[in-house]
Amino acid sequence: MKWDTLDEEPCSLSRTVAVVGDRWTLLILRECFLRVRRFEAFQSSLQITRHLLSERLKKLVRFGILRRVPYSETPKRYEYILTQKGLDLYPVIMAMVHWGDTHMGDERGRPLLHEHKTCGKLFDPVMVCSECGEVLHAKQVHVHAGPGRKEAVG
Amino acid sequence: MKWDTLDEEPCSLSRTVAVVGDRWTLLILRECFLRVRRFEAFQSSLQITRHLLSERLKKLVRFGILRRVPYSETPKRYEYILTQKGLDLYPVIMAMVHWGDTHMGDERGRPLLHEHKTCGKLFDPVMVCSECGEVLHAKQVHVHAGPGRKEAVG
DNA sequence: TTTGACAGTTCTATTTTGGAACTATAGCCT
DNA sequence: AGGCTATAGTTCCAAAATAGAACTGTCAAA
Repeated sequence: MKWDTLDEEPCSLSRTVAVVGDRWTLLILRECFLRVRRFEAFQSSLQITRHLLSERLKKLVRFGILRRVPYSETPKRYEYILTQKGLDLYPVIMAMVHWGDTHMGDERGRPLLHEHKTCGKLFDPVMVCSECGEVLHAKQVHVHAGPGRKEAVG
Repeated sequence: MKWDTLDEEPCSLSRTVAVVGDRWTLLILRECFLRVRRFEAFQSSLQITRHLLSERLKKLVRFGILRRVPYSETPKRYEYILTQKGLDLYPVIMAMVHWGDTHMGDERGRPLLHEHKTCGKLFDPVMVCSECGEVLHAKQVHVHAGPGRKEAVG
Protein backbone atom coordinates (compact mmCIF):
# COMPACT_ATOMS: atom_id res chain seq x y z
CA MET A 1 0.00 0.00 0.00
CA LYS A 2 1.17 3.51 -0.81
CA TRP A 3 0.48 5.77 2.14
CA ASP A 4 0.72 8.92 0.08
CA THR A 5 -2.41 8.05 -1.88
CA LEU A 6 -4.37 6.33 0.86
CA ASP A 7 -6.70 9.34 1.04
CA GLU A 8 -7.87 8.58 -2.51
CA GLU A 9 -8.81 4.94 -1.97
CA PRO A 10 -12.45 4.03 -2.57
CA CYS A 11 -12.92 3.41 1.15
CA SER A 12 -13.91 5.99 3.72
CA LEU A 13 -12.00 4.21 6.45
CA SER A 14 -8.79 4.32 4.43
CA ARG A 15 -9.30 8.00 3.83
CA THR A 16 -9.76 8.66 7.52
CA VAL A 17 -6.78 6.50 8.40
CA ALA A 18 -4.72 8.53 5.93
CA VAL A 19 -5.31 11.53 8.16
CA VAL A 20 -5.48 10.25 11.74
CA GLY A 21 -4.03 6.75 11.41
CA ASP A 22 -0.57 7.28 12.81
CA ARG A 23 0.84 7.04 16.26
CA TRP A 24 0.68 10.72 17.21
CA THR A 25 -2.18 12.42 15.40
CA LEU A 26 -4.99 11.12 17.59
CA LEU A 27 -3.12 12.11 20.73
CA ILE A 28 -2.58 15.59 19.34
CA LEU A 29 -6.29 15.82 18.60
CA ARG A 30 -7.12 14.70 22.13
CA GLU A 31 -5.15 17.69 23.39
CA CYS A 32 -7.02 19.94 20.97
CA PHE A 33 -10.34 18.78 22.42
CA LEU A 34 -8.92 19.51 25.87
CA ARG A 35 -8.37 23.12 24.72
CA VAL A 36 -4.63 22.88 24.09
CA ARG A 37 -3.65 25.20 21.25
CA ARG A 38 0.03 26.07 21.36
CA PHE A 39 3.17 24.36 20.17
CA GLU A 40 4.91 24.35 23.55
CA ALA A 41 1.79 23.08 25.28
CA PHE A 42 1.39 20.14 22.90
CA GLN A 43 5.05 19.34 23.18
CA SER A 44 5.28 19.35 26.93
CA SER A 45 2.06 17.47 27.56
CA LEU A 46 2.71 14.77 24.96
CA GLN A 47 6.50 14.51 25.12
CA ILE A 48 6.47 14.28 21.34
CA THR A 49 9.65 15.36 19.58
CA ARG A 50 9.45 18.93 18.31
CA HIS A 51 10.25 17.72 14.84
CA LEU A 52 7.31 15.35 14.64
CA LEU A 53 4.95 17.77 16.33
CA SER A 54 5.78 20.36 13.71
CA GLU A 55 5.17 17.84 10.93
CA ARG A 56 1.89 16.59 12.32
CA LEU A 57 0.51 20.06 12.92
CA LYS A 58 1.33 20.98 9.33
CA LYS A 59 -0.40 17.87 8.10
CA LEU A 60 -3.52 18.60 10.16
CA VAL A 61 -3.59 22.14 8.82
CA ARG A 62 -3.11 20.87 5.28
CA PHE A 63 -6.11 18.54 5.67
CA GLY A 64 -8.23 21.36 7.11
CA ILE A 65 -8.58 19.86 10.57
CA LEU A 66 -6.74 22.63 12.37
CA ARG A 67 -6.44 26.31 11.55
CA ARG A 68 -3.18 28.16 12.25
CA VAL A 69 -4.27 31.43 13.80
CA PRO A 70 -1.93 34.29 14.80
CA TYR A 71 -2.32 35.36 18.39
CA SER A 72 0.65 37.73 18.54
CA GLU A 73 2.08 39.99 15.85
CA THR A 74 5.52 40.77 17.28
CA PRO A 75 6.93 38.25 17.40
CA LYS A 76 4.66 36.34 15.01
CA ARG A 77 3.15 33.48 16.96
CA TYR A 78 0.40 31.08 16.02
CA GLU A 79 -1.96 28.73 17.72
CA TYR A 80 -3.82 25.75 16.36
CA ILE A 81 -7.59 25.65 16.53
CA LEU A 82 -10.01 22.91 15.49
CA THR A 83 -12.07 23.66 12.41
CA GLN A 84 -15.56 22.24 11.99
CA LYS A 85 -13.96 19.33 10.13
CA GLY A 86 -11.75 18.80 13.16
CA LEU A 87 -14.61 19.13 15.63
CA ASP A 88 -16.44 16.47 13.63
CA LEU A 89 -13.74 14.00 14.70
CA TYR A 90 -15.22 14.10 18.20
CA PRO A 91 -17.19 10.87 17.75
CA VAL A 92 -14.03 9.08 16.65
CA ILE A 93 -12.16 10.20 19.75
CA MET A 94 -15.09 9.45 22.04
CA ALA A 95 -15.60 6.00 20.54
CA MET A 96 -11.96 5.22 21.25
CA VAL A 97 -12.14 6.64 24.76
CA HIS A 98 -15.21 4.57 25.49
CA TRP A 99 -13.60 1.39 24.19
CA GLY A 100 -10.54 2.11 26.31
CA ASP A 101 -12.74 2.69 29.36
CA THR A 102 -14.53 -0.58 28.76
CA HIS A 103 -11.68 -2.88 27.75
CA MET A 104 -8.38 -1.38 28.81
CA GLY A 105 -9.22 -0.22 32.33
CA ASP A 106 -7.27 -1.08 35.45
CA GLU A 107 -8.03 -1.16 39.16
CA ARG A 108 -7.62 2.61 39.45
CA GLY A 109 -10.90 3.33 37.67
CA ARG A 110 -11.61 5.67 34.78
CA PRO A 111 -9.11 8.39 34.01
CA LEU A 112 -11.77 10.87 32.91
CA LEU A 113 -15.50 11.29 33.41
CA HIS A 114 -17.66 13.07 30.86
CA GLU A 115 -20.57 15.30 31.79
CA HIS A 116 -23.20 16.22 29.25
CA LYS A 117 -24.00 19.88 29.87
CA THR A 118 -27.32 19.50 28.08
CA CYS A 119 -28.70 17.00 30.58
CA GLY A 120 -26.28 17.47 33.45
CA LYS A 121 -25.36 13.80 33.80
CA LEU A 122 -22.21 11.74 33.53
CA PHE A 123 -22.56 9.71 30.36
CA ASP A 124 -21.04 7.24 27.94
CA PRO A 125 -21.10 7.80 24.21
CA VAL A 126 -23.38 5.38 22.37
CA MET A 127 -23.55 4.83 18.64
CA VAL A 128 -27.03 4.58 17.19
CA CYS A 129 -28.73 4.27 13.82
CA SER A 130 -29.63 7.66 12.33
CA GLU A 131 -32.93 6.24 11.06
CA CYS A 132 -34.40 4.26 13.95
CA GLY A 133 -32.27 5.39 16.90
CA GLU A 134 -31.46 1.83 18.00
CA VAL A 135 -28.00 1.03 19.35
CA LEU A 136 -25.79 -0.28 16.54
CA HIS A 137 -24.18 -3.72 16.52
CA ALA A 138 -21.88 -5.00 13.80
CA LYS A 139 -24.00 -8.07 13.14
CA GLN A 140 -27.12 -6.04 12.42
CA VAL A 141 -25.48 -4.11 9.63
CA HIS A 142 -25.39 -5.16 6.01
CA VAL A 143 -22.94 -3.51 3.65
CA HIS A 144 -23.67 -2.58 0.03
CA ALA A 145 -21.29 -1.23 -2.59
CA GLY A 146 -22.11 2.45 -3.09
CA PRO A 147 -21.58 4.55 -6.20
CA GLY A 148 -17.98 5.40 -5.22
CA ARG A 149 -17.05 1.76 -4.93
CA LYS A 150 -18.79 0.59 -8.08
CA GLU A 151 -17.16 3.28 -10.14
CA ALA A 152 -13.73 2.48 -8.74
CA VAL A 153 -14.07 -1.27 -9.21
CA GLY A 154 -15.48 -1.03 -12.70
CA MET B 1 6.63 8.90 24.77
CA LYS B 2 7.33 5.21 25.14
CA TRP B 3 5.02 3.22 22.91
CA ASP B 4 5.58 0.01 24.78
CA THR B 5 3.86 1.34 27.88
CA LEU B 6 1.25 3.53 26.21
CA ASP B 7 -1.41 1.01 27.21
CA GLU B 8 -0.75 1.82 30.87
CA GLU B 9 -1.17 5.58 30.62
CA PRO B 10 -3.94 7.11 32.73
CA CYS B 11 -5.87 7.98 29.58
CA SER B 12 -8.34 5.73 27.80
CA LEU B 13 -7.53 7.25 24.44
CA SER B 14 -3.84 6.45 24.85
CA ARG B 15 -4.70 2.91 25.77
CA THR B 16 -6.84 2.51 22.69
CA VAL B 17 -4.20 4.13 20.50
CA ALA B 18 -1.68 1.65 21.91
CA VAL B 19 -3.74 -1.10 20.29
CA VAL B 20 -5.20 0.36 17.10
CA GLY B 21 -3.15 3.52 16.59
CA ASP B 22 -0.81 2.42 13.87
CA ARG B 23 -1.01 2.53 10.13
CA TRP B 24 -2.24 -1.01 9.52
CA THR B 25 -4.29 -2.22 12.45
CA LEU B 26 -7.48 -0.34 11.67
CA LEU B 27 -7.38 -1.52 8.08
CA ILE B 28 -6.94 -5.10 9.24
CA LEU B 29 -9.94 -4.67 11.53
CA ARG B 30 -12.00 -3.29 8.68
CA GLU B 31 -11.36 -6.52 6.82
CA CYS B 32 -12.37 -8.49 9.91
CA PHE B 33 -15.70 -6.68 9.98
CA LEU B 34 -16.09 -7.51 6.29
CA ARG B 35 -15.77 -11.22 7.25
CA VAL B 36 -12.16 -11.70 6.17
CA ARG B 37 -10.49 -14.28 8.42
CA ARG B 38 -7.43 -15.80 6.75
CA PHE B 39 -3.84 -14.75 6.36
CA GLU B 40 -3.77 -14.90 2.58
CA ALA B 41 -7.05 -13.03 2.32
CA PHE B 42 -5.84 -10.17 4.51
CA GLN B 43 -2.58 -10.04 2.63
CA SER B 44 -4.02 -9.93 -0.84
CA SER B 45 -6.79 -7.46 -0.10
CA LEU B 46 -4.59 -5.03 1.84
CA GLN B 47 -1.27 -5.48 0.02
CA ILE B 48 0.39 -5.39 3.43
CA THR B 49 3.75 -7.13 3.66
CA ARG B 50 3.47 -10.63 5.06
CA HIS B 51 5.92 -9.75 7.76
CA LEU B 52 3.86 -6.88 9.14
CA LEU B 53 0.60 -8.75 8.76
CA SER B 54 2.00 -11.55 10.86
CA GLU B 55 3.15 -9.09 13.52
CA ARG B 56 -0.13 -7.19 13.64
CA LEU B 57 -2.23 -10.31 13.86
CA LYS B 58 -0.10 -11.53 16.75
CA LYS B 59 -0.54 -8.21 18.50
CA LEU B 60 -4.31 -8.27 18.03
CA VAL B 61 -4.43 -11.79 19.42
CA ARG B 62 -2.23 -10.78 22.35
CA PHE B 63 -4.62 -7.92 23.20
CA GLY B 64 -7.63 -10.23 22.95
CA ILE B 65 -9.18 -8.55 19.92
CA LEU B 66 -8.85 -11.55 17.63
CA ARG B 67 -8.89 -15.25 18.39
CA ARG B 68 -6.67 -17.64 16.42
CA VAL B 69 -8.89 -20.58 15.64
CA PRO B 70 -7.77 -23.77 13.84
CA TYR B 71 -9.86 -24.64 10.82
CA SER B 72 -7.73 -27.49 9.53
CA GLU B 73 -5.69 -30.07 11.43
CA THR B 74 -3.40 -31.45 8.72
CA PRO B 75 -1.77 -29.19 7.88
CA LYS B 76 -2.40 -26.98 10.91
CA ARG B 77 -4.08 -23.82 9.68
CA TYR B 78 -5.68 -21.02 11.61
CA GLU B 79 -8.08 -18.20 11.00
CA TYR B 80 -8.58 -15.00 12.90
CA ILE B 81 -11.96 -14.18 14.40
CA LEU B 82 -13.13 -11.09 16.25
CA THR B 83 -13.75 -11.59 19.96
CA GLN B 84 -16.39 -9.55 21.79
CA LYS B 85 -13.64 -7.09 22.66
CA GLY B 86 -12.91 -6.84 18.95
CA LEU B 87 -16.58 -6.53 17.98
CA ASP B 88 -16.82 -3.66 20.45
CA LEU B 89 -14.47 -1.69 18.21
CA TYR B 90 -17.30 -1.37 15.71
CA PRO B 91 -18.26 2.15 16.85
CA VAL B 92 -14.66 3.27 16.38
CA ILE B 93 -14.57 1.96 12.82
CA MET B 94 -18.01 3.33 12.02
CA ALA B 95 -17.18 6.76 13.43
CA MET B 96 -14.14 6.88 11.19
CA VAL B 97 -16.08 5.67 8.16
CA HIS B 98 -18.72 8.31 8.75
CA TRP B 99 -16.14 11.06 9.09
CA GLY B 100 -14.51 9.89 5.87
CA ASP B 101 -17.89 9.85 4.12
CA THR B 102 -18.60 13.39 5.31
CA HIS B 103 -15.24 15.06 4.86
CA MET B 104 -13.07 13.03 2.53
CA GLY B 105 -15.56 12.18 -0.21
CA ASP B 106 -15.05 12.82 -3.89
CA GLU B 107 -17.32 13.20 -6.89
CA ARG B 108 -17.76 9.43 -7.18
CA GLY B 109 -20.04 9.24 -4.14
CA ARG B 110 -19.82 6.95 -1.14
CA PRO B 111 -17.79 3.79 -1.41
CA LEU B 112 -20.10 1.79 0.84
CA LEU B 113 -23.67 2.10 2.04
CA HIS B 114 -24.78 0.63 5.35
CA GLU B 115 -28.16 -0.98 5.86
CA HIS B 116 -29.54 -1.50 9.36
CA LYS B 117 -31.18 -4.92 9.29
CA THR B 118 -33.27 -4.02 12.34
CA CYS B 119 -35.11 -1.19 10.58
CA GLY B 120 -34.30 -1.98 6.97
CA LYS B 121 -32.98 1.46 6.10
CA LEU B 122 -29.71 2.89 4.87
CA PHE B 123 -28.26 4.81 7.79
CA ASP B 124 -25.41 6.85 9.19
CA PRO B 125 -23.94 6.15 12.60
CA VAL B 126 -24.71 8.86 15.15
CA MET B 127 -23.14 9.26 18.56
CA VAL B 128 -25.54 10.11 21.37
CA CYS B 129 -25.50 10.59 25.13
CA SER B 130 -26.26 7.36 27.00
CA GLU B 131 -28.37 9.33 29.52
CA CYS B 132 -30.54 11.65 27.46
CA GLY B 133 -30.16 10.28 23.95
CA GLU B 134 -29.27 13.66 22.44
CA VAL B 135 -26.66 13.88 19.70
CA LEU B 136 -23.25 14.64 21.20
CA HIS B 137 -21.20 17.71 20.36
CA ALA B 138 -17.74 18.43 21.75
CA LYS B 139 -18.77 21.81 23.11
CA GLN B 140 -21.56 20.36 25.23
CA VAL B 141 -19.26 18.04 27.11
CA HIS B 142 -17.42 18.90 30.28
CA VAL B 143 -14.54 16.72 31.41
CA HIS B 144 -13.77 15.79 35.03
CA ALA B 145 -10.78 13.92 36.39
CA GLY B 146 -11.94 10.44 37.34
CA PRO B 147 -10.50 8.14 40.01
CA GLY B 148 -7.91 6.70 37.61
CA ARG B 149 -6.56 10.12 36.79
CA LYS B 150 -6.49 11.46 40.33
CA GLU B 151 -4.64 8.41 41.58
CA ALA B 152 -2.10 8.63 38.77
CA VAL B 153 -1.49 12.36 39.15
CA GLY B 154 -1.22 12.32 42.93
C1' DT C 1 23.29 43.16 28.17
C1' DT C 2 21.58 39.08 29.58
C1' DT C 3 17.92 35.99 30.30
C1' DG C 4 13.86 33.62 29.13
C1' DA C 5 9.69 32.34 26.35
C1' DC C 6 8.05 30.69 22.10
C1' DA C 7 7.95 28.34 17.65
C1' DG C 8 10.09 26.10 15.16
C1' DT C 9 14.57 23.64 12.22
C1' DT C 10 18.61 20.71 11.77
C1' DC C 11 21.37 16.79 12.72
C1' DT C 12 22.53 11.88 13.70
C1' DA C 13 21.29 7.31 15.64
C1' DT C 14 17.77 3.96 16.18
C1' DT C 15 13.49 1.68 14.97
C1' DT C 16 9.96 0.46 11.84
C1' DT C 17 8.42 -0.66 7.44
C1' DG C 18 8.63 -2.32 2.50
C1' DG C 19 9.75 -5.80 -0.78
C1' DA C 20 11.16 -9.91 -2.22
C1' DA C 21 12.69 -14.47 -1.54
C1' DC C 22 12.61 -18.54 1.29
C1' DT C 23 10.61 -22.47 4.50
C1' DA C 24 7.42 -25.93 5.90
C1' DT C 25 3.36 -28.99 5.57
C1' DA C 26 0.31 -31.42 2.91
C1' DG C 27 -3.08 -32.51 -0.93
C1' DC C 28 -3.51 -33.58 -5.78
C1' DC C 29 -2.11 -35.05 -10.44
C1' DT C 30 0.56 -37.85 -13.56
C1' DA D 1 7.81 -41.26 -6.86
C1' DG D 2 8.17 -36.52 -8.60
C1' DG D 3 6.40 -32.19 -9.36
C1' DC D 4 2.75 -28.60 -8.85
C1' DT D 5 -0.24 -25.86 -5.90
C1' DA D 6 -2.18 -23.81 -1.58
C1' DT D 7 -1.59 -21.89 2.97
C1' DA D 8 0.80 -19.63 6.67
C1' DG D 9 4.21 -17.97 7.89
C1' DT D 10 9.88 -16.42 8.50
C1' DT D 11 14.19 -14.28 6.97
C1' DC D 12 16.99 -10.78 5.02
C1' DC D 13 18.35 -6.24 3.31
C1' DA D 14 17.18 -1.51 1.85
C1' DA D 15 14.37 2.49 2.57
C1' DA D 16 11.59 5.44 5.40
C1' DA D 17 9.98 7.19 9.79
C1' DT D 18 10.96 8.38 14.55
C1' DA D 19 13.67 9.68 18.82
C1' DG D 20 16.66 12.72 21.08
C1' DA D 21 19.26 16.48 21.49
C1' DA D 22 21.14 20.73 20.02
C1' DC D 23 20.54 24.88 17.40
C1' DT D 24 18.10 29.33 15.22
C1' DG D 25 15.56 33.58 15.33
C1' DT D 26 12.44 37.00 17.35
C1' DC D 27 11.12 39.74 20.89
C1' DA D 28 9.97 41.19 25.97
C1' DA D 29 11.38 41.93 30.52
C1' DA D 30 15.04 42.49 34.13
